Amino acid sequence: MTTGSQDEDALQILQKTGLSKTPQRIAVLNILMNSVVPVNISNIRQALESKIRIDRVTIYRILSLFKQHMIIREITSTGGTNYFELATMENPVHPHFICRNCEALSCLEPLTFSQVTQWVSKEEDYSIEHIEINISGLCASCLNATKLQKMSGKR
Amino acid sequence: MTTGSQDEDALQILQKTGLSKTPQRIAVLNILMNSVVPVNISNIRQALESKIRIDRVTIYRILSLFKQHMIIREITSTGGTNYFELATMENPVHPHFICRNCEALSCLEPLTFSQVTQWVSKEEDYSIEHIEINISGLCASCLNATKLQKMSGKR
DNA sequence: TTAGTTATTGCAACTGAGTTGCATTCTTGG
DNA sequence: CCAAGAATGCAACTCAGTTGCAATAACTAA
Repeated sequence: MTTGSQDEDALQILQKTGLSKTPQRIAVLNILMNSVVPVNISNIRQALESKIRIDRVTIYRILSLFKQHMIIREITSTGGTNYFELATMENPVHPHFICRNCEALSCLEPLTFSQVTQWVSKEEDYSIEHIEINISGLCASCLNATKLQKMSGKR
Repeated sequence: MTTGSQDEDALQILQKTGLSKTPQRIAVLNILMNSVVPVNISNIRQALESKIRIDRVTIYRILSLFKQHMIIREITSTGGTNYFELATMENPVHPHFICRNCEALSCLEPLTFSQVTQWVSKEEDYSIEHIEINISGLCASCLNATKLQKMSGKR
């Protein structure tokens, strides 16, 4: 599989944003573009360690830069590590589900405008820049595992 | 000011939950009960360092225990540190506002049942145990500070 | 195309959050 | 009051994230 067309997209985003096109930025951007679920730093490091020489500090700096320029969104997580996802028009703000058992993170249906404005309350004395909704519980597979354990009498 | 009546409340909560009543737990619980905004570990450490001998590991363990027993709720934050607040009936689940400038955390109006159920989507293949809504932007005072700077020509 | 300026990266070192194992101390129930 | 079990303190560790600085790479203009 060739990475040519992917790089094209990444280059275009960097171009449009006015950021210099370094191999490290292209590599990180490609990971974000190819992942269907949000990724954290260690995901990125693992994915890149065989592909490109990149320091973890550089990854932090790139992600911070991308966030500043609204290329990505950061998803807060209780586990200590934060996750990142592409912030394009095709990928609007949406709630996330985090399984308390397996820690898996998944995306839920996006918010409609009317739903969002419900939280944007009457008070205008502060500015709202981002809304994050994190739902936690047991994911489908962990829920099934629990049920199976109960049926077989284990705990 | 006496702490007698506060301790009574704390003792009652521990009693009701079936947890042993150690001075450390009472002290941590008192802080959570007396704070109008959620507190993080360093807030708790600072508040306690002159009052009681308590190790930071103990604070982590107590908070983890309280969370398990639904005495408190954890609020995720981008800053690395998580915050905690009392989870009583008088203090239902509510969104939080975090200022991106001064990092101040404040509580917003609680959610109504109908609002909550909007996020609890149709799919029943996973269990929802907690919903967290974090809104970020500029708080009232940081917003005003920005405006004043603009008026005076500073940046 | 190249040379020089500026931006970016890598490296080392650090802070602070959170966790674990184990010995000691305290709570609780009898 | 005493024993058994639970909770705490301490040391040591892992991992996230940050900062300063030197080396390197990307962009600009000729």
